[in-house]
Amino acid sequence: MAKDKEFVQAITPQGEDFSRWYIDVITKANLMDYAPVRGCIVFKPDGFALWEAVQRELDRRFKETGHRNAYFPLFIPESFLQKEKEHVEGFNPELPWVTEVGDEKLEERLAVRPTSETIIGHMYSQWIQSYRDLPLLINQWANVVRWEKRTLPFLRTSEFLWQEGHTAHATEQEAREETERMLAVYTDFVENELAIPVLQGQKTPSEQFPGAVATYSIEAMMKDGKAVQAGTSHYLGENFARSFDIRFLDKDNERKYAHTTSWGLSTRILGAMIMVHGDDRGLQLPPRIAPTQVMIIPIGPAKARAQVLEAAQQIQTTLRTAGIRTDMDASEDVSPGWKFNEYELRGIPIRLEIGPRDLEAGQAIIVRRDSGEKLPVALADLGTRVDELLIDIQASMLENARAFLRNHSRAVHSIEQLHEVVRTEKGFALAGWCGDAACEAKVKEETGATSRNIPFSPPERMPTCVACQKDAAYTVWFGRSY
RNA sequence: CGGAGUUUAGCGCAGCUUGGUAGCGCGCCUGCCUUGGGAGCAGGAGGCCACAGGUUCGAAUCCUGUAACUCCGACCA
Repeated sequence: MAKDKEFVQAITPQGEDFSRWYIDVITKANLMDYAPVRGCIVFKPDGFALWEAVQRELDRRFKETGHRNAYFPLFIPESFLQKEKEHVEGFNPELPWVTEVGDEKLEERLAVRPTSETIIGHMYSQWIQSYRDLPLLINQWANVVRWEKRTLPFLRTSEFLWQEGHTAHATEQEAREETERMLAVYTDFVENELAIPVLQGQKTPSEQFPGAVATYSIEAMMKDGKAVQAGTSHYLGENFARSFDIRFLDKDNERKYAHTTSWGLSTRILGAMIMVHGDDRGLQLPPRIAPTQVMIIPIGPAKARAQVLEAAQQIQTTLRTAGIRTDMDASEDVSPGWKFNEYELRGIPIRLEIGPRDLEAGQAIIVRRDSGEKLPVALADLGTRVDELLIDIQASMLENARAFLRNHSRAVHSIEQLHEVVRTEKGFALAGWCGDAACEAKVKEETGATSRNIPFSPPERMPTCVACQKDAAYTVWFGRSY
């Protein structure tokens, strides 16, 4: 027990200092390292494996909904950004510029892309002539740069990885349907793969994407009660089509502007996953996304080792054949206890222990990362039992996160109550809003909370504006955010 | 970008007040031993003290500047 305590000291407990906990976990679990450039991180193999898993699952969903991948340049001519006024104003403060090459100044400086609407819009204008060219459904996996003032590994880095979908449609209705479809894809992915429950809704005008007609988001709650915008989907109307001249000849022989959308999900989702599921022992990976789902740890004195190892090998083969991502740590230079703690820290959903005692009993010990529960399982049943357990762990992680979100969300009627919710109870507040940006600003100034989104289906309708007490036009989630 | 703090071995830290040849724990390497919740013993390797200037006979230590990181604000995914 004393040693157990020592381990816990290695990670700052969440209750003591959540930020320290987060940094401790991501560094000790070997997910990332700081790079020598401000706000930039290195994704170490264990961290990048998580992003690869995200890519795999999301990419599959994009393809299933008819999208194809392409790749556009990293550099964007300044004149392109200037074409959409709100867009350039929104991103200008955080753009890095390439101004010279070797000793020569460039004729036109190039922005390192913060997002690709402009350059993709330019290309689309050349690719789209007829209604037959629509819809154009393209996604790209890319890195983008936004020189943020304040950075935090995964959640906000100067350079980050993401996917950005860019589509063009013949009609407003089709484009709006696409916007909603992709928000639903994100919701499905985040809830069912990452076990993170989200609140779907529309962003208020002050929080919307620069240049968009409407921005939708899914918002998740971290264990410190703060919000992370886990994915966004924008209906861009004809704004970018007009700026970049994306026009097509319709069936009725009239030239029309296309309606475009864009949607993105970034590596910040990894930070969210860590902050939603992690605990004082470290990471906790949802089984569906975990690169390793089961870690086998053979245990035993030298005289039994050969036998134990053989059994462990067999188990690994059995599980792998059953499609379960299984690894084994048979190293002899660290103690079993060390391994137990290590793989808990790394968040592997299931640990499987096998030693001489189990061999005699014809079983193995399975330990759940989420509950710590230890279950003996007969060797013959391993494949099916582990499979069931992984499903159960996934479900229970989502359910726990849902309960947390529910228990930390409350309807409020005044700014004071709202302040109370975000300050002491730590969570989200559901409140009425008249629609006036001044009221939104007032909430932010007095409580530090911003509007998260206007939920599609709020748990209840709030009748009056939280700030001015006039009739509410909207019911809005408020919260402090990352 | 404003406020506060930090930067000394791979990691966590002491040393700085009062300048004088760099220290602890963990980790690492070798050997022995050990395996059911971070084992033990013995021997060993490893640091231009973040970087750049300055003061001084002499700087990890004093002064100036720069950078990165952490926290708190304003800005954002």
